[in-house]
Amino acid sequence: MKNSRQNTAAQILDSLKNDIISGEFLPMQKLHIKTLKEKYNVGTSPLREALSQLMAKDLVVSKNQRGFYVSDISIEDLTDIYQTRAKIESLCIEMSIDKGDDYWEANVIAASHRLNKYSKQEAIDIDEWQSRHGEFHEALVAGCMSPRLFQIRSSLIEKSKRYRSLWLRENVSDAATLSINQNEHAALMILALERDKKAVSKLIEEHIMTPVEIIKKSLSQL
Amino acid sequence: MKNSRQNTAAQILDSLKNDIISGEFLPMQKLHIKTLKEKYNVGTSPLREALSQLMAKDLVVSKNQRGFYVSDISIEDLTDIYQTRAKIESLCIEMSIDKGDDYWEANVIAASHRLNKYSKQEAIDIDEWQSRHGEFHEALVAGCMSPRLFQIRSSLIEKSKRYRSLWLRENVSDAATLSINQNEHAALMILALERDKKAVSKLIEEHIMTPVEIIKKSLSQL
DNA sequence: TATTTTAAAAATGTCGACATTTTGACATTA
DNA sequence: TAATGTCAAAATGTCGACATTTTTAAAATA
Repeated sequence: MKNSRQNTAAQILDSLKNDIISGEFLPMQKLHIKTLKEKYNVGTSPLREALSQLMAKDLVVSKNQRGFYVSDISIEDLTDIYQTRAKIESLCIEMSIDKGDDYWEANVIAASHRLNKYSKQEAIDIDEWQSRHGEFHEALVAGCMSPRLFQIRSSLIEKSKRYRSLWLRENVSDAATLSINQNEHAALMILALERDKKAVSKLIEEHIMTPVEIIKKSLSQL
Repeated sequence: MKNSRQNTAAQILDSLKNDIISGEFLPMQKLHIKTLKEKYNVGTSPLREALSQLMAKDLVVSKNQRGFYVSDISIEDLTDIYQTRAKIESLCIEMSIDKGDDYWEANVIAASHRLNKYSKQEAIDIDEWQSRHGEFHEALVAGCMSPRLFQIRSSLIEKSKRYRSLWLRENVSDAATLSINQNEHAALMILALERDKKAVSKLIEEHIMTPVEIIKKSLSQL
């Protein structure tokens, strides 16, 4: 029963990360070693190693002799995260347009179709929609071919998801209203296929910044 | 003697990181726990926590039951790192140009002057020159005002320094020849002050990519 | 000789224990 | 009441020990 290809820290890392991103652990919340050990059924060392990795990713902070805490959020950080994310996404797409081949185009069209069809459905499962939405944006940037830039993109998405999760907790009902702006998605696809870098850049930055004001409001009420 | 404001992991983190970036620990080199414990005078847990943080920063990798290793380098990664770094730097400067005020301008001029004066000296200490060089580029991007983007920039610089360090080890003598291209620096300053985003972007990307071919050569000989 | 087997040595990852520090509850003082 | 002090309870960070696994080196086999 002691076998596994991964060590214990690696095994719990994703769960722990998700529990932070999903908002199960709230910003500034203390992460008690004892509680976490019980929750994830691990010992001190692997747990602290996992927390150390999340520290390096800015999801967790530690104060000496005072333990670990979920890192704080703020309106300034919200804005900065989304703005940076917008710039990076724009960069990725521009590079995609420069380098993307027929297969990239085809995948964009396919992903757009999947998202579009689902958006027009009657009963929309928000998880499924988010999945297709994410895949469409990923298809757009997939031509960029820079592992490091993708990595940067992913880490920013992770961080922005934290804010989105917190907002979702407060507004479960009309979650779908957040960004089911199918017109923008269609426009993004068309402009990308036309290789109109300037126009795509402008539109994608606006698209990504859309939820910021809504989340800001919900955030400032806490 | 047990007092300190930081915990042990945090205390050794910078040393460990620098020893990797400076190339004292070579790519793929095994990082023996026992050896490191003796070198940094720490116990197992803090050491492993520091290594965990470096794992999250892609400077270290671990294989289960086979320990930690300095992460590998490659020509593909070299290119990707520098290209990404060039794009990010360009983005930072463009934002600086959008937002920079009189103080930003003044600091750019000052940093440029310090670098320029030193570059014309007889005996150039490479460390001092690198310091002034780094400060000049930092002054250029300082107007951007995005903590997250700065963070991304820093982590890319760290990673690119690893490649530069390895190159320096092989070519200590004419190290100064690498990038003492004072004309480009002067041009960067002038274009930035003229707020010519397009021209600065183009030049900074070229400027950053300059050493890539040289390092590539030196790397492919290993 | 070259390959496989075997056993000893070394190293890793995890746990529990403990010294030190922080926290929280209660009593004391102003 | 509010502020300060006291002290037990709780939590943290570090260490050493140990079960497992990997590595190394020598012996056995083909």
